[in-house]
Amino acid sequence: MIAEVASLSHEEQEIRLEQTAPELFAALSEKKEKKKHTLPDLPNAEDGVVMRFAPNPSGPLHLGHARAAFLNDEYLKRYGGKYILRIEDTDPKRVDTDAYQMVPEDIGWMGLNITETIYQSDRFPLYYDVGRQLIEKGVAYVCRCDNEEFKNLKMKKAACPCRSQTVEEAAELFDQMLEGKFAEGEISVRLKTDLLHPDPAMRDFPLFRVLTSVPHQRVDAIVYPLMNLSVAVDDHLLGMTHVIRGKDHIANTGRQKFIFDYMGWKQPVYRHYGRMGIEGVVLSTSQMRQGIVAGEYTGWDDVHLGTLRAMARRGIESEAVRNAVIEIGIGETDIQFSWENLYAKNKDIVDSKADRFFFVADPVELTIDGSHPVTAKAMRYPGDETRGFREIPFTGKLVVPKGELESGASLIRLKDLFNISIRKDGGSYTATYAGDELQQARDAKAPIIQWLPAGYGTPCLIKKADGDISGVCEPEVATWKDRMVQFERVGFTRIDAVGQQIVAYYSHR
RNA sequence: GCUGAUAUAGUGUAGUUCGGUCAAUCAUGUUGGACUCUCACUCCAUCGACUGGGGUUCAAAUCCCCAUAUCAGCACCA
Repeated sequence: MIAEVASLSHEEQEIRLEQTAPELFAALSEKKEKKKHTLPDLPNAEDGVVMRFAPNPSGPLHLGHARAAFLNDEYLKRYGGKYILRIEDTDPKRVDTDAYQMVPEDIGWMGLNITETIYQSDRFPLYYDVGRQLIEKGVAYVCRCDNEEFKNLKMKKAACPCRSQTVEEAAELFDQMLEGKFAEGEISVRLKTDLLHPDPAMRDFPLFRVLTSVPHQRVDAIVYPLMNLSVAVDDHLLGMTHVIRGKDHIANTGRQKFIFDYMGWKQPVYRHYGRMGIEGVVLSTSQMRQGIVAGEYTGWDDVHLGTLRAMARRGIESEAVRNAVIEIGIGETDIQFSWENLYAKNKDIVDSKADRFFFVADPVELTIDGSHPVTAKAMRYPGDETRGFREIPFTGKLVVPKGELESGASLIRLKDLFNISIRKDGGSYTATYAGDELQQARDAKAPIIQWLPAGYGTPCLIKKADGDISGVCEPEVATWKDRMVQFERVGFTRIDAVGQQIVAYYSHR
C-alpha cells in the first residue's frame, strides 16, 4: 500500500488525499499558506502584542535603526497591539539635543504606527525604586571597588569585598549615593548574579553609577541607571510582550533575566537579529558628527551618509526601505546590506511617478549644417501619451554631452529630433543634418542621445556620492522640486533645489 | 582567554521545527534576446549556492560529531 502511494506523482497524491481525507488536505494547504509570510510568526502573539522601538537620541536615525523600527512595526501590523517609542536617554554623554527633534522627524518619515512615546529620563524615580527593592531583597550591593580590580576578581570568579555587606549597609550607601556623597567613578550598584556563571558577561553587572561631569538636559540627577536596569524595569512596567533587537543584546537578555527573576516578573519573548554590514556609507553617529564638524560632510543628510534623511534627500522612499529590511528579516546571521536590492525596491515605487527629461553633461555646442528649425515633441513618460509632451524648440544650434562626441560615432540620433553625422576636424566637431528617419539610425546602430538647444537649458548639478555631474537640463525640471525625475540614460534623481541652477540628488539608475 | 550564536548562488531570502514533495524557492544581480526614439520600464531566456570532513539512515540542506570561518558579549554605553 505504501509502495502504491509512493508510485503516484505528487499531484496525484494530493488529489487522492483531498478525496479521501479532506481535513488532512486542508491542514497541508494551510502549511503552504504560511510560506507567504515574509517574517516568521511570533509565539504567544495571537491576542496582540506590545512592542517597542528604543533608540538612543545621539543623532538622526540611520539604516540600522530602520531595520529595528520596521521589523517591530511589521509585527504590530500583523498582530495588532501597542507600539511604544522609548527614548533611551539615560546617558547624558550620549544625548544630543538635536536628536530629540530629529528622531521623531525620522519616525514620521518612516510612517511608524507609534501609539505611545516615553522618555527614560522622565522615569528615574521608578528605576531608583526598583534598585532599592533589589537592595532590600539582598540581591544588589553597593560596590566601591576599583574598576580594574573588580574585573580581575570577576574573571577569577571571585567576589569583591563589598558583596558581603549587609542589606542595611547597602541601603545606607545607596542613599548616600543619591545624596551626592560619592564622586563619579568611585561607586556603583551591582546585581548579585552568579559568580560561577560560565559566561563572564553574566557575573555581577552594574545597575547604577554616579555621573556628575556631564549634566543631563532633561533631568537633574547624580545617580544614573545603566541600561540593563532601566530596560528591564521599563519592559516590565510597559507590559512588553515581545522584543526584537540586535544580537549585540543577547548577553543583555541574559542579564536582564536576573532582574526579572528577582522581581518575580515575566520576561517578554526575545528575538535577536544579526549584525548588518552596510557597504560604502558611514553609519557610526560619532564618526558622522566628526565629519560634519570637520566640513567633510555638508550635514546629517550628506549623500555619503547612511542616515534616513540622507536617503530621503536622494529620493529613496521609506516604503522601499521598509520592503528591503522586511525582506532581510530577523535572521541571526550577519548580513551585508545591498544597495542594489534597495534601489530595485525604490525603482518599483518611483519609476512610474517620475517623468523623463533630457540632461546634457559637459555640454558641447554644435551647429547643425543643413537643418531647419523644428520643435521636438518628447513624451513625458514613454508609452503614455496622457501624461503629455515636452516641446523643445530647435533653431540650428544645440548642445550634446561631450562624452558622446568623444565616443567616435559618425552617425548620431538626436532623440525625438533627427539624425546627424559627425565629422572630427582636429579638436573640433562639425555636424550635418542626416535625415529624420529613425529607422535609418537604427539600421546604422547609431547611438540615440539627449540634447538641448543652445542657450535653452538650465544649469544643473547632479549630486552623487562618487562625484558630482554638472551640465544642463530642461527648464521644466524646475517645476519638479522635491520630486523624482529620470534623466534619460543618467538615472533617477530627486530635484532638491531650483533657481539659477537646479540641484538634483542622484538616487540610482 | 571565557561564554553564546551563525554558516544556502555576487547580494538578500525560502526550505532545517518533524529526514523522503529539494535535480533547492523568490527577489536582486550577470549575460544574451524581444519590445522601445533612454543604458529606464515590461517580457523571454541564461548564469549562479546547501563551508569542509566524518557519522546515523534505504534516504541528509535538514539529525549527530569534529574542523574551519564569521559575529556578538565579557563597559560605571545603549
